[in-house]
Amino acid sequence: MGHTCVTATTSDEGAAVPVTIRDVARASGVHISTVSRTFSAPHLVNPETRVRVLACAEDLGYRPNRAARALITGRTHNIGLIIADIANPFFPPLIKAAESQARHRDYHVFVADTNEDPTAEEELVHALAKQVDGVLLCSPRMSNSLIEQLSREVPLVVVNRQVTGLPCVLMDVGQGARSAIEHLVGLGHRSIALLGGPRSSWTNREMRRAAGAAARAGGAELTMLGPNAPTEVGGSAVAEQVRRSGVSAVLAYNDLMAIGLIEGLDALGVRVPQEVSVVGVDDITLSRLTRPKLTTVATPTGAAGRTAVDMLLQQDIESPRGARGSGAGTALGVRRTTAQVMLQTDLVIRDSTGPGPYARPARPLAAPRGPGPHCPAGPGIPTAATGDAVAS
Amino acid sequence: MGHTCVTATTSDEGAAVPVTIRDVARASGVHISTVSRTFSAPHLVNPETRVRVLACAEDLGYRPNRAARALITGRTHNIGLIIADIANPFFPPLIKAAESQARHRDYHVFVADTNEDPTAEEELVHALAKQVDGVLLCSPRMSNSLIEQLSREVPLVVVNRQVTGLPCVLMDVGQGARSAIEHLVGLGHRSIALLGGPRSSWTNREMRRAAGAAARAGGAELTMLGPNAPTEVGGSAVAEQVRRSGVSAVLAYNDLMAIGLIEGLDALGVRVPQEVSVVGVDDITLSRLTRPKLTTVATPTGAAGRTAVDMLLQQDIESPRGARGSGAGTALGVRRTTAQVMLQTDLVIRDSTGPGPYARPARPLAAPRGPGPHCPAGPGIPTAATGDAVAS
DNA sequence: CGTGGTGCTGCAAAGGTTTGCAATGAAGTA
DNA sequence: TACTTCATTGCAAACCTTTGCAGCACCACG
Repeated sequence: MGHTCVTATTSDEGAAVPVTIRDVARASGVHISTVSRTFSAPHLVNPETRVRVLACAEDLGYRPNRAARALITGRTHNIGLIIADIANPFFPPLIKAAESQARHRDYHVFVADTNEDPTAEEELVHALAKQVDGVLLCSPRMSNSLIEQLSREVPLVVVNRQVTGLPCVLMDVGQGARSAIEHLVGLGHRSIALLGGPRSSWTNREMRRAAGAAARAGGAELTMLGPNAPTEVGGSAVAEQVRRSGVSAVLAYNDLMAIGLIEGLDALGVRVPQEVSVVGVDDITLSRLTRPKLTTVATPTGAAGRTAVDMLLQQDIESPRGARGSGAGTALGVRRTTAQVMLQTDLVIRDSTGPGPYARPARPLAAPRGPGPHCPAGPGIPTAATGDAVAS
Repeated sequence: MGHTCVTATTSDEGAAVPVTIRDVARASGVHISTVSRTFSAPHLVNPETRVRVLACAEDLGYRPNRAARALITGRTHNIGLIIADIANPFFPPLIKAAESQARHRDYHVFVADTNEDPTAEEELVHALAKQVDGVLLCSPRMSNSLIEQLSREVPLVVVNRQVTGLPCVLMDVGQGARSAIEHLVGLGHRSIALLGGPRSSWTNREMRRAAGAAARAGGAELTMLGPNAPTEVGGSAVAEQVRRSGVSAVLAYNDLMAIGLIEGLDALGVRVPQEVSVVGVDDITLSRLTRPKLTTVATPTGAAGRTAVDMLLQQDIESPRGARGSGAGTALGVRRTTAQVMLQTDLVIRDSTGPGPYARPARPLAAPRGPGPHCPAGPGIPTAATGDAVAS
């Protein structure tokens, strides 16, 4: 069975007779338009009338029907947030930041998970299209052309993917991967593996590109492993492969995989960082709690969420879709300013990386840092897109 | 700075002239009602006409406006899912299960996070009320009376909380806590701590009650610690306190806290399970990957999500709120069957629990242990009161 | 007294869709 | 032929709200 039914009763207390603006109007003896104005333009109604209407509304438990309102104003005050996989701890900070930012602007955020499935993604955009004022597409798995096509249906902002002609929020994982490789090379590693993530991930491509270049520049050999599922399981699954490959260091697609890999290596009796160094990407909270603490490329997820919301709302405000007053100007095409913002990443060095086979012996263990130390990623909200400036 | 602006262009490609049912009607030379029926009741329209209409619709890129449809049918085919904290890995499986179940019933799920904030919870229910057909309230932090009140505004199903008169999906954490305590007592532990979670959590109260009873029955002493934040940080924060309390075993509110505690103890040089045994609750995927693997009470989160959706849809189907045809029968109150379902939990024994100070010596298990290193006899700490004696 | 302004309110259209009912025509039945 | 039945389609109301416009009363100013 698996479950026990505790109780099952049937009551017939009235199930919320929906109270409309008309009921309030009747109760307070005014026209419905006055009630409407009481809520959406209070300064236009006599204070005396206003309090009476408000009292009646309160009394009847009236709540404006947002769907009906949206039908005529063309704005729902909702934002859709489409995520590849909520189970990935990379996303919650982004979600929370987006929600908080949206709340300040009097917007609500609805999150939907696609299970890394491009088809679900597309369907979700369609479903959301008319119920939100815009959609944030995070780490999408569908094709760029499809994204462009969908963007004609509802305003879109893309996160973690570069789509020409669309506003994008990117994290500089290229720079991050480069720093990570340089860090490893500096520690004396010459044979490094890159644990790839999902094939359709833009981040994945960027990392391969940048890591490859950095390895060449540093005289190290880079082995590409993957694609893999971007999860702990995906990481621990390749532990054996990593051991056989004989590399002395690994850069993983994300922290989850890095942690999984460390666990997997441990199970095989391979010690981290003594025998193999591991670097992750994302700096999820967990990476500070595992043992050894994870060296990782910190991505500014919160800032990404905030920026994306800002960009969406900015783009949204100047083009009130579906409004009626479109006398003449609107029809001939709305100016849409599409900015692409790149957020910086930072290498955070902890305990999962150590000296490699080619380490210079004199190395003092404590603080061997190559490039600039990890400045605490300033949550500075980028003043995205200075408008129409052509020269950048 | 924190970011770099890559590009900023302005294009003026028309931003989605919204194509309506009227456009399709005009294009295909039929009345709008025929177009409507083509989508919502295809069997009522001539196959020949149908294909023509569909062709035109496809051609124009027409998509029915769900908001407008909802306005008249009274059903949005959306479900709201309100979660205390998306960052807690306990929830993703529940969310995914709910989504999958909803999809089968042709529904979409919108998730919203409340940051463990009761006020945000209430506001969210209001915001969702008219845009969804029902709301799943997971691990709510607001009061029962408020929940009851809100349930008059929109159909509600509550998860992880018992509210009389409302459909609830519960997990038998009482049974789980009992099993955990019995397991520990069986291993020879006589001094056990319970790491509490959030105060307003129903689960928390249930665990205290059941664990207290089980400890008394087993002749063990139970120390209540908390309330605490239900996170890794919350767990590691009390490590020192746990060590000082001298208990030989701990039952944590959830896996996150258990893992945090283990890390915290490790930092203090206290080994798990050799010196202290730790049990968690939830069986999140991570609990299989940390070292030592976590002994935990597995909760059926997926089943909970599915069940909740089923209950909501079932209750929903028989009461089409806001429909117009309410000639006579509907007005006088809809029968609402409110079932409360209790899902079973299971103790999963892994590596974070081991023999305690009072273990029978014949135990062939692992390393032979001397008597408990920590205050074997003198229990300086009295068992905390078991809270409200009033049977709930 | 006339004129203009102001503050408040009502009127009615509009937004995109669904749906009960009526109209049409064709086919079947007596 | 007249009547019924059926399939298909059109008509128009309804859902709940917003908003441009017009109306009204009142006041101040000239």
